Amino acid sequence: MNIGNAADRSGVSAKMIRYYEEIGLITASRRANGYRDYDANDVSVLQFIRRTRDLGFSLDEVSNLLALWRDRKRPSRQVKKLASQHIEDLERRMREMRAVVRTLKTLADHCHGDERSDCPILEDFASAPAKKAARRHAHA
Amino acid sequence: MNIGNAADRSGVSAKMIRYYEEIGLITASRRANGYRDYDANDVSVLQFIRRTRDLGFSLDEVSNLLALWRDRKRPSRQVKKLASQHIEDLERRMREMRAVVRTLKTLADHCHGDERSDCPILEDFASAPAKKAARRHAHA
DNA sequence: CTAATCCTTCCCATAGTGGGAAGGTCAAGC
DNA sequence: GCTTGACCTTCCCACTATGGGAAGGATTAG
Repeated sequence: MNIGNAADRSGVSAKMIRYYEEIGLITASRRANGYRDYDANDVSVLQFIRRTRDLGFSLDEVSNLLALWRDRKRPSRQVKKLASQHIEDLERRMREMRAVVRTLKTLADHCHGDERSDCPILEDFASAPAKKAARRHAHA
Repeated sequence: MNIGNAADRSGVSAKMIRYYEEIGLITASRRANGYRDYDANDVSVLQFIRRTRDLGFSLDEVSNLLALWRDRKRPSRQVKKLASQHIEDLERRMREMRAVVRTLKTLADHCHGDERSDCPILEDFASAPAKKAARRHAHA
C-alpha cells in the first residue's frame, strides 16, 4: 500500500510518516519505482504512534514505548513505569498552570474591565517578582 | 547600562534581549562603540516581558500587552479581555491534560506492573480509536 | 601593555508539524 | 498511444522561543 493510503488508515499524515522514518522511529520497504510500501502491520505501528502522541508522549517516549511493544517478553513493570512518569509529568505541569490561572484570576478580579484606564493587571506585570515558575516544556 | 547589566537586573538573558529587539518587541539605543544602551525604563519593560512570559503568555500576546501598557488611556476592558482569554486557554488545556491523565491512570491501574509481560496499556495504545484530543499548542 | 571580560554579529540546534516546489510515476479516459 | 490528474519522490523553508558557540572588536583591571 502507498504512503497516502497508510496515512488515511492510520491518521498520521504522509509528511509525518516520512519524518518518523527519517528519525529512525519506523522503517519502510520500497517498491521498484521507489515508492514506499506499507502493509497492515505497518499501519498498526502508525496507529500506535498516533495514539501515544495523542496522549502527549514525546517522540522520544514513543520510541521507548514502541520498543517495549515490540519486545513481547519485557516485564509489564517497565511499561507501567513509563506511563506513571508521564502521568506525573502531566500533573506537575497542570499544577504549574493552575498556579498561573489563580494569579491571573486574582488580577482580573481586581480589574474593572470597563472604560476606565487604571488596571491592576498591567501594574502587577510591571512590578511583580517574577517567580520563575511554569517554564515551558515543548510538548503540550 | 550595558546589555549584561540589563540582563542581570531584569532576569532576561542578553541573548533574549537581542532577540526581542530583532523581532521588534523592544528597541535599544546604541552608544558610539556600537554597544546597546539601556536605562531604568528599559529594564522595567524587560521585567514586564519576563513576568508575562512566566505567566505563559506567548510573545505575540506579550506584544499586545506591552502595547496596552504603553497606551495609558486605553480602557481596562481590553486588558481584562486578554487576561481572560489566556485564562480560558489555560483551562482548556488543563481539561485536555486531565482527560489524558484519567485515561492513562485507568490503563496503569489495570497493568500488573510486575515481571509478567501482558500489559493492557500497550494493548490499548495499539488498538484504541485515537480521539484526536490534546493537540499540542507550542507554549506550555 | 596584557589579559580577562565584555560586547558585537552570525550560524546552528532543539521538537514537531506543515507548506510548497521541482520532478518522476501511474492509471484512466480518449 | 497520449494526455491529464492524482499520486509519489526529495529538498528546502517556516513556525515558537531559547540556548550554544565562534570570530572578532572594545573596554577595563592590574
